[in-house]
This record gives sequence, structure tokens and C-alpha cells, in this order.
Amino acid sequence: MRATMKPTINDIARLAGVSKKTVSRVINDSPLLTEETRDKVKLVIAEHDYVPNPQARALALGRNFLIALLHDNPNAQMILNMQQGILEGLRDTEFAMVVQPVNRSSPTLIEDMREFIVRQRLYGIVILPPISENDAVAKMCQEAGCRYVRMGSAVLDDRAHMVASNDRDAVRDATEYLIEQGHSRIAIVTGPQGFRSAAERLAGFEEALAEAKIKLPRSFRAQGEYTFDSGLAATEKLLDLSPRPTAIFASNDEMAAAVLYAARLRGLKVPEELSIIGFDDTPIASRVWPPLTTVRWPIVAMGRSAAHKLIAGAIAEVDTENEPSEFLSTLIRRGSVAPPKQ
Amino acid sequence: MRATMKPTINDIARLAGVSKKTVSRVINDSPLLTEETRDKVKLVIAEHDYVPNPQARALALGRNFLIALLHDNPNAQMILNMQQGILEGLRDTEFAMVVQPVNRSSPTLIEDMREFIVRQRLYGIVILPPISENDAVAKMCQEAGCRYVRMGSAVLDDRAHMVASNDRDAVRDATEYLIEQGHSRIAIVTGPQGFRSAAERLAGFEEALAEAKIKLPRSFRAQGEYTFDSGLAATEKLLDLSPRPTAIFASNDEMAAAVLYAARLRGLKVPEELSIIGFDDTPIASRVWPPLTTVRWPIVAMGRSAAHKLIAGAIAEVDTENEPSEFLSTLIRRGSVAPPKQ
DNA sequence: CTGGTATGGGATACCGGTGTCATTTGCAAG
DNA sequence: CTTGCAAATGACACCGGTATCCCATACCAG
Repeated sequence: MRATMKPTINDIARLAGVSKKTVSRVINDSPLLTEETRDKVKLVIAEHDYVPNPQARALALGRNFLIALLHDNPNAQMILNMQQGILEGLRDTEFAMVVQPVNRSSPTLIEDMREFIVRQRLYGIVILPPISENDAVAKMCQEAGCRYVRMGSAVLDDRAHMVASNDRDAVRDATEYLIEQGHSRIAIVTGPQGFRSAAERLAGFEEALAEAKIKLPRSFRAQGEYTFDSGLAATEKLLDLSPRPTAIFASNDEMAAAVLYAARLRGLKVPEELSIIGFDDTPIASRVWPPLTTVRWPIVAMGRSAAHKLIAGAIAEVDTENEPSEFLSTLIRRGSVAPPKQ
Repeated sequence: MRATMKPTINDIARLAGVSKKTVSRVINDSPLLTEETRDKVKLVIAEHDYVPNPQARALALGRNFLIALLHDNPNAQMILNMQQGILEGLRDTEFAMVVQPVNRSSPTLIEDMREFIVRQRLYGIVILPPISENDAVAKMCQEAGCRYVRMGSAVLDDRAHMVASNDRDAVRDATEYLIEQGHSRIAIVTGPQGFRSAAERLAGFEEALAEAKIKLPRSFRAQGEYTFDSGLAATEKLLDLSPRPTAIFASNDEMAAAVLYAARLRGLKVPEELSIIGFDDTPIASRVWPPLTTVRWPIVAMGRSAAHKLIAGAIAEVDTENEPSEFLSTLIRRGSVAPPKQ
């Protein structure tokens, strides 16, 4: 039915009776054209389903229309939501999104990434935590001539390069909620050493306790690694204490699920004998019994914002002015928190 | 330090004292070259970190080096594993992977997809279930001149275009396991109408029961939609029955988690009073208590295979001969199955 | 009527590769 | 010492766009 060959700019130029440069001007919304000429060309373009070849444009313009998502993160839902957000931000543009997981502990990390960026001539790159906390990576992007935006749990770069949630405030709120419920023996399962998000969440937790003049014994701070198994081990230690905590804040949902699991293993009733708050609001939080009270951060909106920051300048409609660099999280109250029974 | 500009083929040609065509031949492993020339050029390439511009190659060759992953699926872990598999299959090639979610129920689905394919001049496309079951989509890919591979739970296209698990066999095995344990009142929460995977899983379930001469009352077949909430509603109906089933097979883990949740709501002990088997082996299966017995299918291997099938021919090292078009699933035995207590 | 100046639009080179075909080189046979 | 032929290399056009610069026309003032 339709032409079997994709029409090129030359075809359109010939059919419209103009030069290919004029067609190019129409495509690029050049202001130098008569309305008449523009309409004439646009009509031909529409009639023939003409789509400019992005490879040719990329070659001529010296930049590719590819945004990469870089991650080294086990949280599938988070990555997928981020993908969704970025794609929303890229909608109706000619940009596409490529996804690239990396290995944080690889010794050739920086070189591998540079190779990837150079190979694909990437236009921009969104870096997810925890690797986004690595300044060397950001520096390399800069050097490689690739725009970048870092996602994170605190602002660690200038506005243009950062989209952050405010984990500290969110955890402070969550902890205050536990305190309001009457808890005073509150423990935390922290995230891994060296993770900014882990540090921020711990800081928020400590701030809330300090403000309420509640002491945090060293033993109430158990180290986790953001994984289910590490959460399990950490919780075991906490529940072995005497007196044991009446509430536990886990630095992510994966570990919060582990806290719940560990409580079940010992026959502890949740939330009557142990209150739990998690972080992330992944699907797992609402699939366990009881459903977990947790902190939700606006991943999709943050992804959208990151995409906008990257392509601002390339796309006329996108302006980065009203893109915040910090997003607010909210506490989702479900069934895993209750006042302590004395 | 390093040259600030990326070297081009002309730079390399000049520095090596050969024509750019010769450099091109080196890049493409042409057999027509002297070892001497080849080595000389390769040395220069290495010295200057030269990477051919993929956009230029794509333009000259008339095909892009982009593989797309198309999905319309709520299962984040599955999609991410698939991404991982595809990227493994693409490793050390110049191909990159772009990700594109679609809306199955959009009336403009086919046109949107065609637009996407044509716009990006995609080299190939991996289609995930359930949209992979849509023959119109496959036909459109064909027409648009885009290679495709469909993932699915049964073979519904020729070898070259299909990577499938065998859900029917896997569910038959799982059901037989329940029967071996002594269950005879076994119910199923099915997947949504019109999904091939749902039909296959149901078929396997029915085959096992028929073989064991166990009757499947109509009321023991509750319709779900692969979502947690639908699984919850379906389970409520099953548990209202009298006598109620002693075991439930849920057609995916999300719904299996809902079965568990529903059992808890009524104070039923799992697995003592109710055995549960799920499907997918998503992380949630091992995060709930008790951990779910479930069917695991080799998503990563399947993704890798799909990528290989797509780029076979483009990459010398990849041959599609030993790529199976059907992959086997395995039953993962955890804690949600026990003999019925009479 | 002439000359100056905007302004729309075209000719041509160029982006960085690849295909085609011509040319050079090496070496055995005549 | 030619000639013949195959192997190795190069010249040049081309892929489908964009940038630069130049020309044609229209409009205006003097």
C-alpha cells in the first residue's frame, strides 16, 4: 500500500518543488520561511509519512539522540519506574532511551563507561544511585563531553546536574511518627557503609530521636546492605536484645520485609509487638501481611525531571526553569505501625 | 592530555599512511588485507583510542545498531531480568538496547509502534508477553522491515522469531507435585482471559488433574488478572467454598502472594491448612512467610537467546544454530506446600 | 530610474563512514 | 623481458541530513 521505501529528504524536496535545504528548514522550524512554503512542504511531508533519518541528523549535527540510563542497583521496581519517568520526559521528542547496568565494583568501571559513552556518542546520561554518588563518574562524563544528571538522596552537585529527594527529612518525619505513637525503644537497620542514601536516612533518624531526647544505644543500630538477607541478619541481632526494640525503621523495603519475616520466625506479632517502617514503597511493601508503612519517593517525577534537564536546550518546549532539584517524599501509613503495648 | 577531539577515520588513515577505505577494511575484518597493513593500522587505532562513529556506519549501511525491548507488563523483575539477558547477548557488540513500554489497549498501538520502529530505524525488536501474543504486532514488524523475536509461554511463530518457555509442562509438573503430596481438592487462580500464558498454565493444570482422575469443579477455577488485587478477590471466592480447597495454584507469584495474604486474613495456616504454588519466582516469592514454592523460568537465558537470534548474521561470532527456541522451567520447592491435614 | 538592503531560498561542501570499481603491485608463466 | 592474472589498495560517489555562503527577488529611498 504505502510506499515500500522510506522517503528521503530528496524525495520530499523534489515532490514539493523546493531544495532539500528548504525541507530541512521546515523540519527544524527555521523562522526564515514563508508561511506558504512551509505549508506546502508540510503537506508533502504528511502525505508521504516522511520521518527524517535520525542517524543522518545525528551525523550532521555531531550528536546522537540517545539518553542512557546507568544503574547498578538491585531494586527492579525503582529502575523500572525511573525508566518510565525518563520516557515520559522524552515523549514526543526524537530521543530514545538506552539502558546500561554497570558493575560498581569493577576496576575498569570508569573506562568501561567512557567506552560506552564514546561508542554511542551519547547525548546525555542519567545516573542512578548508588553509583550516582561516585564523583569520579560524574567527572568522567564531563570530560567525555556528555551531559549528565545524577539522581540521589541529597543534593551533591549543582542544580543542573542533580535531581534529589530529601531522604533525611522524610526519615525524620517517619521516625517522629513512631515517637508520636508512643515508641521510645526504636532501632534502625541501616544501609551499607559508604552509601549517601544510607547516611542521609540514618541522619534523619538520629535527628528525630535527638529532638525527642530519646537515646539511641549503639546496639540499636544494626548494619544492613539493602538486601533481604542482610536485613534478616541485622534484625536477628536487634531482636536478641533485651529489652528489645518496640519499633524498627528499616532503611529500605527489602530490609523491612526481612524485619517482618524475622518477626514471624520468632512468633512476634506485627504491629502489636513490633512496629515496622520501611523506605521506597516498592510493591513488596503492600504485598506482605501486614502491609508495610513506608516512605514513598516520587521516582517517576524525578525521572521525568532528569530527562527534561538533559534535553533542555535541544527541545524548544522544554525549559528547565521550573524543574526543582529536590523532590519531596511522603509517609504512606499502612498496617505495620501501632502503639507499643507495654 | 588525550586528544580533545575524537579521531575520525581520516585521521587514522593519514597517520597510518593508508586510505580511509583501508582503515574501514581493518575495522570490518576484511580478508583482503596483508597482515602487515592490518597490524600497522591496528596499532594506530589503538594508539589513538579510535572508535568508529556508529551513526556514520548506521547511515552508510542503512541500518541502525539498536535493539528495542517492547513491553506492556507490570512485572518489573521480569522486565529487568529480560533487559539483563538481552544486554548479555549484546555484550561486546556495537549494539545498544532501547526500552519502550507500550499501552496494549491503545487504539493506535500498531501505528505508534510502527512510528517508533521507523523513527529509530531499529535493527531488531524483542517483544515481551503479553503483547508478544498479538499477531498483528509481529506482522507489522515484518512489514516495517524490522527483525523481531517474540517471547512467550508457547511456540507461536517459527523458530527464528520465537523464544518460548513451556508453561504447560511446568504447571503440569507443579500440579503433579501437589497431587503427590496427597492433595485432591486443588483449585487454580487463572490468569486473564485472552492471555496465552494463562491458557497454557490452565491447560497444564487440567492435564495433571485429568491424568490423576481428579475432578476440577467449575467453582475451583477462579479468574484472576495477574494482579495482587485480582488474586485477592479470586482467593476469597475459593476460600468461601465448602469444602474448601487444600491447595491453590496461582498462575503467577503476584497472585500467589495474594493467596497467602488472603489466607492470613482468615487465620488459615500456610502450608498446614492451605498449600500454595506460584509461578515466576519473582523476589516476592522468597520474601513472604512462608516462602513460596513456585515455578522459575529462565528469563535471563531467554533474553540472551533472543538477542542472539536478532543479531545473528550481523555479528560473525554469533550463530543461531544452537539457540533453542524452547526453554525449560523448574519447580522451586520452598515452604508453602505440605500434605493436607485431614 | 538607479542603487541599497532585507529576505527567502538554492548550490555546494561536509559529517564519518561504506560500496563500487579502477589501479597498482607481485609473481608465475610464456 | 613481456604478458597475464590475482591480490592488495586507493579514488570517488554515496548514505541523508545540516551549515555556509551566495544569488534572486522585492521593496524602498533618493
